[in-house]
Amino acid sequence: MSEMSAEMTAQLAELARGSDEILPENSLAEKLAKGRPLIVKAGFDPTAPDLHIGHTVLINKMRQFQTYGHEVVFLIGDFTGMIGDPSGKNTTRPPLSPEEIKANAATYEAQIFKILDKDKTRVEFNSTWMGKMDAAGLVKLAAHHTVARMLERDDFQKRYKGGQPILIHEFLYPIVQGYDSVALKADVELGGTDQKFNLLVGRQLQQAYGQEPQVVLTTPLLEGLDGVQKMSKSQGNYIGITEPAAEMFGKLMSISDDLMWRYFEVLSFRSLEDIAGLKARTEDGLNPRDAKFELAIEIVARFHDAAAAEAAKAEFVARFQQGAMPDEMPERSLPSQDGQLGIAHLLKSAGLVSSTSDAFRMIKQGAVRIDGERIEDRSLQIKAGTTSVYQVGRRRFARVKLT
RNA sequence: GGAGGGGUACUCAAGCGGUCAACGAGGGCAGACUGUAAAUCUGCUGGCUAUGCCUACGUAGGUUCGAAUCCUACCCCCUCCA
Repeated sequence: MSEMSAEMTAQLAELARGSDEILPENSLAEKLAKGRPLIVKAGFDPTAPDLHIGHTVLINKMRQFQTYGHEVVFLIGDFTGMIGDPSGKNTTRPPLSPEEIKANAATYEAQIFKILDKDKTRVEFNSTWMGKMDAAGLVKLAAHHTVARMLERDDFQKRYKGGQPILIHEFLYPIVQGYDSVALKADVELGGTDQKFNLLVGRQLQQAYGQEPQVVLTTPLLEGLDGVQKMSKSQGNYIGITEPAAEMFGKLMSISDDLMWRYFEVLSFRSLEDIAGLKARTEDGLNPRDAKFELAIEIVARFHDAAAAEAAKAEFVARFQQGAMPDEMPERSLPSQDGQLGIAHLLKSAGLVSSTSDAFRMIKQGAVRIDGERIEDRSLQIKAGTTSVYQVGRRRFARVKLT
């Protein structure tokens, strides 16, 4: 490959954007230079998908390839699912039933096609070829990989040295995943950084089967809302892609300014140039909040729609900039006792606090408002027949009718 | 098989007979500040119609006026030796 066209240089830059590693370094440029659509593969577990935007970094990368005209294969590892990726604690998983796999696949599709072009995405299951392979085939396949090489893998190495058991079948996971690349004749395989080893096995097996090895492109694990920890459900620092628009918008607005640029890099579909321009304008005096608005709008619109995004923004502005109450809030009707109800019990019953003790704490800290009026009396009795908006902190609201 | 070490609240981690609803850190929540934040500062962080009562320190008993702290048994983890 001699001089690259400007167009291809731009494509290369965009594809490399936000990626962790591309292995070998110049291989992607060489593949692109072939001038034909590349087969781009990414594998997913068949377990019930509950994606958060951190997972979409990889899917966004698939989308990029798609927009440049490459063929994207969404591979569901229903066969490998029987093994379970050894990096997890559960080394063996009960095989999912065909119905479960089908249901999970459908859930995946509902979520990923908010990002990928449905018509241009090839969905495959690795049981298609692995299910047909006989024992002899598997032995032959396994003969292409050495134990020493396998033990190079971080977690295997740790477990081996630490005297932890490694079951023979766990070695099959990377091998089968690698063989998927052979079966698909993959040019590129995408995966999280934790998949690096598996992806490299794919290269080796392709060579063993006489194919040109795939390019490996890894995407980083996205930082969560706190900007430090990896985004994960257990950390509670995530944005689920099925969350309500207002929720999503609020969470995006709560990230730090630094993190915002990181999110722009890996979550936005805007061009690098465009983002650089926005950043320059911000440094030039544009309120970072307004840049964050643009990010939030784009992301919310992707998983909902443009109207929902605008509505979420309008509500956000009204609520936080002008201190208004949210338009929509849970409405409850609660029964009184002897014509009244203590404030602590009311807040608890309305689900605004977790216990009456918590209610007292919140009142003491000045976090409780009734129709916007801060209250201080923890033994306040609310009379039956009233309807008011109760608020705990900035985010928790409920309209409660006392009967 | 032998010898030790340990299991404390959301997490880590003190306490080792009363003053322990349990130090400290992290996380979370709230208040102030702000751009909505972030950073910073401050407070809170078992339950109960509540200046008191109840339940909590692996599980079950026991000693004691009184136990997370001592004793017994059991369960579970970890380290060293063979």
